[in-house]
Amino acid sequence: MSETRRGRPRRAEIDARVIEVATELLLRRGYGGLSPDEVAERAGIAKTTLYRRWPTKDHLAFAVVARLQDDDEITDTGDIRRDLPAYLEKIAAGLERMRRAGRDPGDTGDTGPGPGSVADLLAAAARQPEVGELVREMYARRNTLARALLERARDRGELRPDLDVEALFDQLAGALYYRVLVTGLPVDRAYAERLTDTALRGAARERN
Amino acid sequence: MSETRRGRPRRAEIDARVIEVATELLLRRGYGGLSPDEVAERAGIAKTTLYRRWPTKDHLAFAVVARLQDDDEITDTGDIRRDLPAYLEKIAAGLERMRRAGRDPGDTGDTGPGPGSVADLLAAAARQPEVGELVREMYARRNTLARALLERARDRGELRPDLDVEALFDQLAGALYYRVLVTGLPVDRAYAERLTDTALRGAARERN
Amino acid sequence: MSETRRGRPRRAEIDARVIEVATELLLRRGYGGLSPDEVAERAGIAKTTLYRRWPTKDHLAFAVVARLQDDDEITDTGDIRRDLPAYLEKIAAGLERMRRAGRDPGDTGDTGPGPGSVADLLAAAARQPEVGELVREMYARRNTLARALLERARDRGELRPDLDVEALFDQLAGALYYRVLVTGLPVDRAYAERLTDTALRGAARERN
Amino acid sequence: MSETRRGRPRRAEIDARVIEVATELLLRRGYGGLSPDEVAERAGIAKTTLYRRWPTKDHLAFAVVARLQDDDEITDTGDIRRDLPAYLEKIAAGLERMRRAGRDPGDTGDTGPGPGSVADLLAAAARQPEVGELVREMYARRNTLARALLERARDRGELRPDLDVEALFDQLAGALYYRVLVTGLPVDRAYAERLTDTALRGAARERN
DNA sequence: AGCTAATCGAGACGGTACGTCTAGTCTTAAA
DNA sequence: TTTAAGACTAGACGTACCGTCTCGATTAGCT
Repeated sequence: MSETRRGRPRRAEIDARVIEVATELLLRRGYGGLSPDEVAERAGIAKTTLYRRWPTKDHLAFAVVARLQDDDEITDTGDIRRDLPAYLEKIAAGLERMRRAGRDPGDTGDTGPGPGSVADLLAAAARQPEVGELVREMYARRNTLARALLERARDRGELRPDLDVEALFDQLAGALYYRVLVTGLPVDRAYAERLTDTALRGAARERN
Repeated sequence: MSETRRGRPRRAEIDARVIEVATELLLRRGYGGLSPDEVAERAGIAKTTLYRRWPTKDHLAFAVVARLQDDDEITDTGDIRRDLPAYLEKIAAGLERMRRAGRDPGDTGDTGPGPGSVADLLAAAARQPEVGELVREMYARRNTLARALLERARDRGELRPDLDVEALFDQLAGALYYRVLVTGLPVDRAYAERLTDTALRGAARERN
Repeated sequence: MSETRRGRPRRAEIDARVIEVATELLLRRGYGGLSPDEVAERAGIAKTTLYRRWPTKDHLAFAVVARLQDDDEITDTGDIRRDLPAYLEKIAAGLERMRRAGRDPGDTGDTGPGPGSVADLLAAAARQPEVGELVREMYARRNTLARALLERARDRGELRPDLDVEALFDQLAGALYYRVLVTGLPVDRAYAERLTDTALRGAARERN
Repeated sequence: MSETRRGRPRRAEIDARVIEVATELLLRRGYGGLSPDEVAERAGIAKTTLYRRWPTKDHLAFAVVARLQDDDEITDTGDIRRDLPAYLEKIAAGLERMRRAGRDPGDTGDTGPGPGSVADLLAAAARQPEVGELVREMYARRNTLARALLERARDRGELRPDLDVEALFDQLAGALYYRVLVTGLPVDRAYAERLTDTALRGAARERN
């Protein structure tokens, strides 16, 4: 089945080295400071090699981010009021890391408002249809996890039976993105809990 | 009071002409297709003049978007279940317009998924601190309107008294951005109503 | 006869202040570092005022140089073998000063080879016909002096009667310019004497 | 011996095409009318390629002039009174060509006084130390030829044995430059002969 | 005292050259 | 076929510079 490869095989360690270098550059200097030329030079490879594996800078940047967020696991303790903020916080942490990318290194920790490189990466996905597809796949996996969590909670009776799960998750995740991208305010555990609470209780006055 | 003006005054019509030209380019070709050189040439002014008023391309792009969204008004009929989706739809329409910017004009209407130029503009705000500030101001104005709408509804008794207004609006607006930027799905009136409904009713199972 | 001036008279002290500032800039930074904008600002005047008096930067630069070389006097002791090198040395000193213009100030005195700003000033004269005319007038005055010196020496019997005075002076002055502009070698008293000696004695082998 | 070449080799024909285009522009429009952008476009290459080979406009301009004067050969018939004016005339022709560069083409032949682009090129050499070095090398080669001519004549007994060859050649070449650059008068065969005659005979009254 | 004419200060404006930067492709030779 | 090295394309972006223009405010002489 697997057709035999001809010619010189790719050196496997190059991928790792490139991603490592690119990750450092992206986090230290932001998207604008990530230059294929420099990545190639620092990784000790030729540009040809780089472009053979990641056909555009946008592909490379996505590869970096994908690896950074790979590890988002979800835990299900059976209590949605605990699990949901915990998961949101994980998402928030990933956003915060990208938001801080490219800010002054000698910082006091306060990086000021603003979306950092998050928007650049979304823009990259917009420019390259292929990257956009990959991004959506990545988010689809995440959504699947979150949706399953919510559906289990619904089935347990914690959430109402006719809940619009998609809309709910859009709201929760969306709020995080909105904060980071638009208002520039930080997202942290406390905020994740406010969101959860507001979403679960509902805004309407309780009927009695 | 009004301190005397010194020097040659700026020609006022230049602003209008430039924004007009830039708007057309941005909408037709997207952020990447907006070139200061071309704007200057089409507007019949020198590049220096352009850069004196908008010191970077990012400033110019923001100016375009700011004017496009200038007109978002809010109407308050006294029924939050009607006013809220109406306002969300206006925001959505603005996003959709920017999302479509730069896609092929001879299109069938279906522009495919993806954030279009929305992310580019947020990235611009991230690159230029000054633009970021302006963006946040613009959104702060919008938020103030929305917040007032929600607070009046709360005072009327439509919403619960201890509602976290900020979190609620983040969720609603955020969901729109999340859809456009991340999942690439369209945002329309129907979606605005799903959001409103989900947010108002709350996700939790009604007690008793 | 002199028709009465109408309107506000020019402020006389401005000329002096501008030339002073321009001279310092030209000598410190060379022709390229002489900027009308900066001259105006440092002299505390408006650009309008500057350009009313010196219609181009080239005119201004020439004005600076003209004043620097104003004082070249000629002395006639009756001995051409002494007077000629003395005069050449004066010319050389002026050239050296301009040659050094724009070189590092913290220098050890050795400014390296190269023509410095001399060529820039000649280029200025080439660009502006009016300045060229002024330059040629300036040199014509100098030539007249030198020519008179040589003619008196000829009449005294120091030089041969059928001497081509113009060619001789071209050779002497030209050698100075050639050194400064082309070979980049320094011109000093010793060199002035070598020139004088070579020119007076002639290159041809003395006949029997 | 010859170490192996790495990377893509430079396309050799680019040099020729660029120089050709640049030469035409320089001669037709003078130094000020020589624009790297236009050269690149007309030569059909990218600006980066141009700047890789000639890092500034000044380098490019020098390359043009260097090639124009490449072919100055010297002939030695054994009669210094014939060879010297002939060689001077060649130098003069080169100067005249550059002097005329950029003057109106529809001219009557009379280009008026002034140094044309000669001064611009010397100024270029002054601005770019590297170009200055190249210029001095070029002139050093020329000087070597002339010096050899003079020395052979001296050895033959045409010139006096203790002649200061350097000073003599400075005088002759310098006079040409002085005329072109300063007095703006034309240099031609007749002038070359006046110079030679004056220099060889000497200015001093012949002793008897 | 008002009128006229020119200067002055401040800064916008035009026009354009110059060079830098970046992403990505192509062409060699060697492995 | 991959890899290294580096030339090449294409063009955007912003800066620098010179000189012009347009205001309002002055400052003189003339009427």
